Amino acid sequence: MRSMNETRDRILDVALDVLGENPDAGMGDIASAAGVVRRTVYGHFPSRLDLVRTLTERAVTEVTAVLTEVNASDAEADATWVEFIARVWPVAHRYRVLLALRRGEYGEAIHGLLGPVDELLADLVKRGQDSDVFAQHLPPGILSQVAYGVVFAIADSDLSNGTLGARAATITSLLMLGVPETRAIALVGDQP
Amino acid sequence: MRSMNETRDRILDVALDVLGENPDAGMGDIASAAGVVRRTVYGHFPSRLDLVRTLTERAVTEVTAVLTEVNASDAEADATWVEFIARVWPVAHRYRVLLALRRGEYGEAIHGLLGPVDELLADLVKRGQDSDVFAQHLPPGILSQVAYGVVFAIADSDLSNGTLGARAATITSLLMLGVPETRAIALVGDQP
DNA sequence: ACTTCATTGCACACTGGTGTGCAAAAATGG
DNA sequence: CCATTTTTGCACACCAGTGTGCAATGAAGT
Repeated sequence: MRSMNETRDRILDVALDVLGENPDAGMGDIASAAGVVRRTVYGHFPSRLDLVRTLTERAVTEVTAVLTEVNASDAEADATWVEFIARVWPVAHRYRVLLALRRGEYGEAIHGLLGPVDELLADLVKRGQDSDVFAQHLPPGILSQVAYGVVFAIADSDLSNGTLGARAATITSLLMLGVPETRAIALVGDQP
Repeated sequence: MRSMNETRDRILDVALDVLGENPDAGMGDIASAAGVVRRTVYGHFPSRLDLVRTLTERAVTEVTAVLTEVNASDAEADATWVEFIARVWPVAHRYRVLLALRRGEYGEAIHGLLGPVDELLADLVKRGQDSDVFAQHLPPGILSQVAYGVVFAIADSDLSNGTLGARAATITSLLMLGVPETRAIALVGDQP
């Protein structure tokens, strides 16, 4: 038999797709899309919340991995940020549904799991501010939230397809971090 | 008798509050909050969609009014933008729920009504780009969407209370429009 | 073949919301 | 006090989704 974990993983993958299209999709929709019966989904995830929670944990794991990795380099904060966005972009796009699910019903659960990511991001932004690479018009905790909020928002918008989205997200977030336009464009490259 | 319009208006006002707190609130919640019975709400708005549509129309009217007014002045585009954000901020905060409602079920209706606003905004951004006040890292249609998207996002976030939110939204949006940091801070003022 | 375990296919109870119908009650204005 | 209009208080039908129980089916593994 397909070792149960295979099915479980496929349900998770498909759920991300289906919910990405329509955050209000039900367990039935997910089940059909996974080529499985609704009852089977409940066999793996006792409730809808369990499913969403697992999805969120996955996202947190992946983002954290990227974030700690790019943080390991000793490059300037703005270069690190560019690297971060470039590598986190596919992840952000894949898990964009969490942005919509953050409201209403699951908001608290998701918000809780996102804590570690928030901290790491704030650290990175603070490092940039301390070395005068980022502006200090806002405290690091808030600035980091706004900056990665806009990245997720763009990943969730119509621009998310094609190269334009990633480029827009990178440049825009750099600018709002206070990086001068010339420097921002230099960092991203002219025809990325 | 309370002329029916009074009740109707109060329902609309309260609906904005209630939905602002919880976008998934039902007609019952709105009715109670308005000190009225559910049946009465249906007397004024045949369906939930009617309610939301009316709310959206209100928002569009108010935003359009502000936008055309500030556009009438012959100030530079960046100064106009600052004026716009300052005056639209309470409106954005008040109607922040539409950001959440834009997804799922009512998305299309809302999106449709927002057309005129999108155009006016794109015009303003284009004017700024043509006079080299705004950067041209993104086409005006997209840049305007992203910029006012971030304003609404901040209005919808925890920062929305206090002066901080408005300031953060203004400076942040200026920066992402490509206005240099020094100029942005000068425009906003040091202790606004 | 035999056992094991995931999956299926129903049936079911439950919840929570929407929208309607209609008669009774209450407020209002003349 | 009368006429008008709004509001109320139920009733109802309806829908869509969640979560459970259980016996039957099917596919592996040994």
